[in-house]
Amino acid sequence: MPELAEVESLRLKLEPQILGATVKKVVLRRKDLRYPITPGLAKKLPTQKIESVKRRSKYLLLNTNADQTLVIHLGMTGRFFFADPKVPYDKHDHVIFDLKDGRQLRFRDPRRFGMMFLMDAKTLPENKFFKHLGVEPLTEAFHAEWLYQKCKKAKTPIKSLLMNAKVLVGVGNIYANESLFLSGVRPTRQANRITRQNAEDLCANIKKVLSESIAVGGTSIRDYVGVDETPGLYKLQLYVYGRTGEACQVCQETIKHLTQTGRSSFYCPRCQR
DNA sequence: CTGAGCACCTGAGGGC
DNA sequence: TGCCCTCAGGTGCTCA
Repeated sequence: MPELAEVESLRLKLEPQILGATVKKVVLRRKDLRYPITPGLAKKLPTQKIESVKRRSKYLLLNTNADQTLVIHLGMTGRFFFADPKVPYDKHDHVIFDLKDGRQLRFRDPRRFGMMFLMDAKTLPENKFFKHLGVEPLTEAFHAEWLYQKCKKAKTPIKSLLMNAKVLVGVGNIYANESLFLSGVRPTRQANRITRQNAEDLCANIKKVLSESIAVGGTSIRDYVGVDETPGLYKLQLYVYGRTGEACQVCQETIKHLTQTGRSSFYCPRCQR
């Protein structure tokens, strides 16, 4: 579920808690999530010390003093949290990390669309999941003119382009819908019909929506909660996502819903053209 | 190469 | 209660 804002919120909360921690023991209660968990992970990781907690796209990257990177993707329902070791495992607690100081981190993922790999840090850029990743939206590399040029070349609907990780990473269904609303652009508009002004608005609003969401811990709908079990509060700021049939907060027109490439799109027919 | 659709998996919620 | 259907913060793969 986690889009960039949720993974970044997790990273921000996790970093101060596990930086410098040493892994004592790893229990794999399943050997696969969406893909097999790296064989040997449970054997290799113990005694390694976590030296950095980073993020690329929607992947969380834990680097260790043995130059390994533990790559974690939360998929749709993945969660990472500290638990009292005495509390019995949930049936979806798939990976358990015991730290040397006695704390226990658990990875829970009911749908198992998540991923977990352990690899040599230097092999990450050429890894098949990372090789084709596009630009990070919260960097200077993502700017209006760049987006405009990408749009000019694409025939796909603008929403699909914004959610295409080969172009731009981190923007999922919630933030794509929200930034399109704030920019007054319908999700169905062909990317090559985007104006320079639209590209400017979209670029600014994507940055705005993501950073504002990170500031309040992400968006909690259904089961998502942060490491400390507190829900992300960005749900309170959603204009269109999940609001089919409600009145637009700007113009009172009824919010409409449609399906694009298998995903729900929400928009205001008056505000978005 | 590009774009659309499917597959992977479980659980929640609505209608009957 | 139960069954059956639809839907869900993602993304790699296959096919046209």
